[in-house]
Amino acid sequence: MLNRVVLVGRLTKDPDLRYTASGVAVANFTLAVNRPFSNQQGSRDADFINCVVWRRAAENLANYMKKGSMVGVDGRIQTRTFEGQDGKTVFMTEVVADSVQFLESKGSSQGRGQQSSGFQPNGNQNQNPMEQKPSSDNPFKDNGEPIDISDDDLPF
Amino acid sequence: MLNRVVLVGRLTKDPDLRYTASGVAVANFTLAVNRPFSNQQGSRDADFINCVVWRRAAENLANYMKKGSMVGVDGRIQTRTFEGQDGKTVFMTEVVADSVQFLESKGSSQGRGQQSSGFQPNGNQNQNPMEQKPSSDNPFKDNGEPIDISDDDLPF
Amino acid sequence: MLNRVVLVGRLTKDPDLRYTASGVAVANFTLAVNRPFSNQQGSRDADFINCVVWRRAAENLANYMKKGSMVGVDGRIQTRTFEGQDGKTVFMTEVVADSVQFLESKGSSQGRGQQSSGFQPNGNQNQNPMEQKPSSDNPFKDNGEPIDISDDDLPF
Amino acid sequence: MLNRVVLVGRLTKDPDLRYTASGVAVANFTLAVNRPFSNQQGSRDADFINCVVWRRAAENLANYMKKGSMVGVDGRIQTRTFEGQDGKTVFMTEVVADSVQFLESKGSSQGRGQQSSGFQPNGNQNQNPMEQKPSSDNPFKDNGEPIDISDDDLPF
DNA sequence: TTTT
DNA sequence: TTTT
Repeated sequence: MLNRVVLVGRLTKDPDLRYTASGVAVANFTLAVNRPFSNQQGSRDADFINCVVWRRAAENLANYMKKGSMVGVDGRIQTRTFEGQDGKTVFMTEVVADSVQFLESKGSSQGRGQQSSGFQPNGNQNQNPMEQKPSSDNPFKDNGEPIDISDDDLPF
Repeated sequence: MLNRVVLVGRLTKDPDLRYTASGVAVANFTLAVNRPFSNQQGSRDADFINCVVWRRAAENLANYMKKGSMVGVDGRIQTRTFEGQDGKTVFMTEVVADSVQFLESKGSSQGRGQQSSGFQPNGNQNQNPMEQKPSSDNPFKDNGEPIDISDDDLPF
Repeated sequence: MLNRVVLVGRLTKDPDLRYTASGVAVANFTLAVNRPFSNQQGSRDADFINCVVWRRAAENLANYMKKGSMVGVDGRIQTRTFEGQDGKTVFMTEVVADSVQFLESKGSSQGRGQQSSGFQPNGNQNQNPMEQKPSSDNPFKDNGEPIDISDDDLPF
Repeated sequence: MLNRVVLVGRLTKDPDLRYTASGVAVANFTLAVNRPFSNQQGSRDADFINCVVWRRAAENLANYMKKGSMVGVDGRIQTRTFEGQDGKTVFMTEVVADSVQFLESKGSSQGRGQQSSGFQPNGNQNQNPMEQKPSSDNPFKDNGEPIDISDDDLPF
């Protein structure tokens, strides 16, 4: 059964990077994706799509992208259900990104090159110069408080 | 900005066909899309994705597909926000189908052919034999009570 | 049956805009899409994908994008077969773009905004400021010699 | 940079399973994907898309699918160039499948269940009952003559 | 509120 | 015939 999503949009705020109890990085972010044409009233013209990305790609996203940055996402739709603070069941739909493409880093000259942040099937992970600098060098972007996410939620 | 979704899954129940005040058909349905691999516990293994489809494709879906039918969806993610019954703002994410592909009609022999139900850019709409029979011939599948949906929600 | 393609890449040369005998605009272009990871030898690292786009989107592409520009493409794969100059049958695979997204215009400041060029379902076509200037104002980008393309090839 | 393809179509012939010199399985197949609407003349109405799939997914495809079977493909477009038998450079475009979904097996009752054949990120590969039977049990479907494919062509 |  |  197929479940494939491709998005290009801009971050509505800085990515929210956290770590599971066992130390796995996970970043949540929302993408504003402008619709190709606007309403008659010109009122509603973007979709705000919640996304998650795991591990290295999460750290790369948090290190290099911020509010307003344009990214491409290749992933799938995931639905979850959890207890709301009022005790009610909340239904949640989000996109789990397999990879995130950096299309533009707000505030950086465009010439610095496009970066890819995603699933790396082979062990060789140093071919991307932006990945030389380990994410842990930047304590301010990694607001890395442990969170209550079970490792069972890991996509792989 | 790009927003593209492709799904293959099964209807969790019969499609819910309605009409806007101005007579435009709209069908809501949920797709159960099994994940390619199961959890360690074997517990959670499908995503339940809410979808909408408009006009003729909505009527075709309601006429030929039912609970358990397998369909393919080509569309985009749409987010909406509306007032819940408790007065709170509810965030809603759904897939707006540009076209729905009938991959298997539960209860029918598979040999009867695959049908496509979707956007028809040209006026010629009679090439599909299944569309010969107008949906209004079947009052039982069209549970066609008018609903409170603004025509502003029409994708086009 | 489903056939959906999404690409983000850079134009390998200026788009080639032409018109059919009946005056329909069509632009051919090739997208260089870098692969996410490189070969062991570092040798082959991009796919060069032939694309076509029709009508207004063709004119917009030719007017605003050039060699090196980054674009997103939403479309489908099309295969054709024609007579090569040696009389042999040539098999051709290309992507027919339903819409082309301008992600970066080489040589332009990025702040000038992202533009979409694609299928416009409603009649209102003037909402995009970049479309104010009709393409026919620019005789140099429109190398508009009529070509031998049957209108039967039109996607719609 | 993004490169994503989703197809649903039928095999034009049995999959062609081979092995590289180092023993990696690779299956080539062509998908006939019917277009959603037909030409005025009703002439050309399907695209014939060449696909490749590697490793276990290749073996599963060859073991369970044949000419006429309906499959879904999730993958990317790849372009290659090689020497034709006339010494000329041939440009080749094909879809590299990350996963192949079995939507219907021609000749089998539909009730036997949908099968997925694709990338398995975790080591646990025995959850799918159809994978119990190793492909090497069936010497007739595995026409497994070694072929002259460099392992460098492996996607990962 | 979930399908085979 | 290939882009940054």
